[in-house]
Amino acid sequence: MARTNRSRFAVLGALSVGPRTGYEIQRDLAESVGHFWTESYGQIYPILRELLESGEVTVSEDPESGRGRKVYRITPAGTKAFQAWLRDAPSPLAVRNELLLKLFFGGTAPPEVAIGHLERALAESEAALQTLEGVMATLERDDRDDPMFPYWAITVKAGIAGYRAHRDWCQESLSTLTSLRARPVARRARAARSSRGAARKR
Amino acid sequence: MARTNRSRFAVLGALSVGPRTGYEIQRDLAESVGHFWTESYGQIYPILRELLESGEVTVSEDPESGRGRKVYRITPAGTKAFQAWLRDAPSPLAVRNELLLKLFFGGTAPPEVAIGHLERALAESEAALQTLEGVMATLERDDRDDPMFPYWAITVKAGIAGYRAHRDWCQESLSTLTSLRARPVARRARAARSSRGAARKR
DNA sequence: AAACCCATGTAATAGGTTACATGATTTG
DNA sequence: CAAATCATGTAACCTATTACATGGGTTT
Repeated sequence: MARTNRSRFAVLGALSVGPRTGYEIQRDLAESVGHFWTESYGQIYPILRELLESGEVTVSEDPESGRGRKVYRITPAGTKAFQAWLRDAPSPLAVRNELLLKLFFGGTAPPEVAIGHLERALAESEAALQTLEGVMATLERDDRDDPMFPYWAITVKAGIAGYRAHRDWCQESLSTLTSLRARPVARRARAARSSRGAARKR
Repeated sequence: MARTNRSRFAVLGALSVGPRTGYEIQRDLAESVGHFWTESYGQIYPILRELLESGEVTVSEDPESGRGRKVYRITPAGTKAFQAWLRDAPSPLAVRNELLLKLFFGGTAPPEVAIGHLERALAESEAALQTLEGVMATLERDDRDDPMFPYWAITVKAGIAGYRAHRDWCQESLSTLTSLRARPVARRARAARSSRGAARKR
């Protein structure tokens, strides 16, 4: 696992917008950065306690709320820590793509298996694309004049670009594998494989 | 964390190609699927012990090797488990993109910060792209006739497509943010922000 | 009054990295 | 003979999810 305590900064980031309860932090993060970042309560509440102890946030317990709302506020020390993190180069992302792992070993099963995975992935990326295009439209309609707009917009565009590329790749791979199914090579396959031994080298 | 024990299947997948030592499993995975999947020794060796206990692999300790090589071999039970996993729909990937998180909050710092991150990301994606294009060329030269070729090729193409999209997005975002720097809005920004309060909604 | 949303929090557990310790063998 | 590579393994630690427990307030 990364050594960088990123959840902490996601929480501080949410609080940099304004005071929030733990619940609201979760919800706001899901709504704004949910397509590339999520936090669970199991992370948020303990982090909030830590931030309180280190003086990066303060709490005010709302007395008139019977619900026991605890509104957290970022302190100057918290802002300073957040800004320092913001300037640091992001740590390289650890990708672990299970779809690709299954496809890589897809040749050990009938092509239908890999094809099925790709068809599902294609449908999912099309759905995700539609969602994000909707988000982009809403953003352009409602927040065009917000000074944060360009920053928000590029993160949405990153998602759109990613899903588009993924969708196109699904389609291309699908046609590669379906043409493979047309002329089966399974017998040939087994023979050739056993005579090779080594995995492919970079 | 995912409930799916994916490392276990990466190890079985490596062994599905042929017998391997733990060391070789790590190396082969890094060489073949390294651009979307990695395993550390801290995972591999304990998993190998578990697989041994559950009868999914066997070991043969090489006596003539002074190094104490332990060669693992997948059993029919192991193959069955691996094939079952291969057919299951891949679990959705949990993306946590620190670059995007920093960019989303980039408006709270001078544009140079976000621009710097994007410039680095651009350079990295160009480098990664070159590497993967090299991998693809090698693959097409050496393994074109291997029955696994189409499966290996699509995973490499996934990487290439992803990095291309990422590179293009970096360039586009960079020009968005640099044009922003030309006509600074920082003062306006702070005023508008404090009058808004709420985070952007989906 | 049921259903749903707001709200806080913990416990169990899994998944994973990093760093270290140890040593043999091969290659330049 | 030094350096690189082969090879096994563990300990400490962190990150994160899932599931649960608990209850108030709001809407239909």
